[in-house]
Amino acid sequence: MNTRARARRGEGAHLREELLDATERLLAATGDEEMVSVRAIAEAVGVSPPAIYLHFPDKDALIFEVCAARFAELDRFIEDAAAGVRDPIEALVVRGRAYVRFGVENPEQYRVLFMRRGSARALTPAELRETAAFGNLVKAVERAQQAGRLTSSEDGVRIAMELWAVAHGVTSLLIGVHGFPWPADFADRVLRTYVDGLSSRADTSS
Amino acid sequence: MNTRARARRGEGAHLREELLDATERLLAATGDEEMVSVRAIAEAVGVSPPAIYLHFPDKDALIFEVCAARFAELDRFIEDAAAGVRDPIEALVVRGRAYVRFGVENPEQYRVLFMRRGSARALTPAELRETAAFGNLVKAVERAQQAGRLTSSEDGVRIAMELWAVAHGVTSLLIGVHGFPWPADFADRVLRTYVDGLSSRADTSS
DNA sequence: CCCAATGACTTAACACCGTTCAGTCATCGG
DNA sequence: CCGATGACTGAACGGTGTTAAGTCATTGGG
Repeated sequence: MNTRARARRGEGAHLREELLDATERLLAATGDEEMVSVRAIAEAVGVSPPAIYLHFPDKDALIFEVCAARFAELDRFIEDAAAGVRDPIEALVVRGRAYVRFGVENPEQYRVLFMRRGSARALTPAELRETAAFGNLVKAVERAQQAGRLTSSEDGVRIAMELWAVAHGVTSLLIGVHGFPWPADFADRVLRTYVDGLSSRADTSS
Repeated sequence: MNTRARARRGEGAHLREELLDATERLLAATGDEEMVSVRAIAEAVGVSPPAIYLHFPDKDALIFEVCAARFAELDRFIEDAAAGVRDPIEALVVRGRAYVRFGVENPEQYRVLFMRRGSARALTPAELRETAAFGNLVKAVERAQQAGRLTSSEDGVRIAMELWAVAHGVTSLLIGVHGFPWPADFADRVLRTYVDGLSSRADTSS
């Protein structure tokens, strides 16, 4: 039944890659973390279930690594979207919109990364802040501050956290609450309204 | 081992109540839906596992009913918080803050209601819109509109959805991403900034 | 050149899970 | 008093993640 040929002596890492690939495929196909069982992954690769434990400490680590890989793509996706936007305020909206879109298009990965129980493996604060995606958001906020479009008296990181929370709120609802009559421009509206609010903070301080 | 005395002929519904109580207790104690197993619930009540299926179609229905009951309390909690607030804009912020606090204090129930996979049983749009909590939010928005503090040209329901998304974003991150240095006034900041943004929409239309 | 060591994996099993089916047993209406 | 029925139990099914022990080919060293 097992189609796969056993790897050579130094090449055990091959299986590791195949496991990651198969898991990603199954996760995308089922859209449900719990349906991607260890046995299903093993069968997809053509290997016995315990073989997985030679390369990952547990199922969580495997799933998480797959989703974290997607997260790295998120940064590129956002940067590409914001690349041509000159206005620094508009750029914040565009970034948010890209974030939401990415989350909606990779719902299960998004769920694993940001909607899980805290006890499970999750992105640590350190990982998150050193993440390109978050770091670039902070930079984008600071550009808007330097352009005088946002208050400079506030921490750019804090404002970035707020923008994250808003974009996450939209993403999370779109993913989690199906069938609700969300307008097509929902994300856009919410993000724009929020940066409006941020701008009016700037007005009062200047 | 089973301590419970079998119910009398017409009184099978007693067990139903006990099951709901035990499930709520276990959910609060463990803070993890998946750790509250059918067998654990049954043992807590002093009954065999299959007895549960005489009163609920499946485990999901039992868990969901417990969480939905909490959701009903949410409305009262929010109304109490907003009761004494005269300013209709401030009232929106206060409502949002109460929402976030309630979610953070009942994280697992919140997760079940709003952070689950769509395929699982969830609040339907109809249920949600007929919910007291959402209906009262819409009314609060409309009061602000009638007071001329928000645009009247927009649908109150849409604005309510936006406020919900913002409050949900904060709640969801506070619940899901532990250890991140969220400021103490995070919810307050975000909510206030958002209603600021909504107000400035009103300015441009007037 | 052969053999012991080791890396890569398998087989079997454990303890749990949600759920179903067939049975038991006390109570109640006639 | 007895058959029906409501309330529940015991045993089992197919699934889950995970572990312990065993197999087997390859490979570096004597």
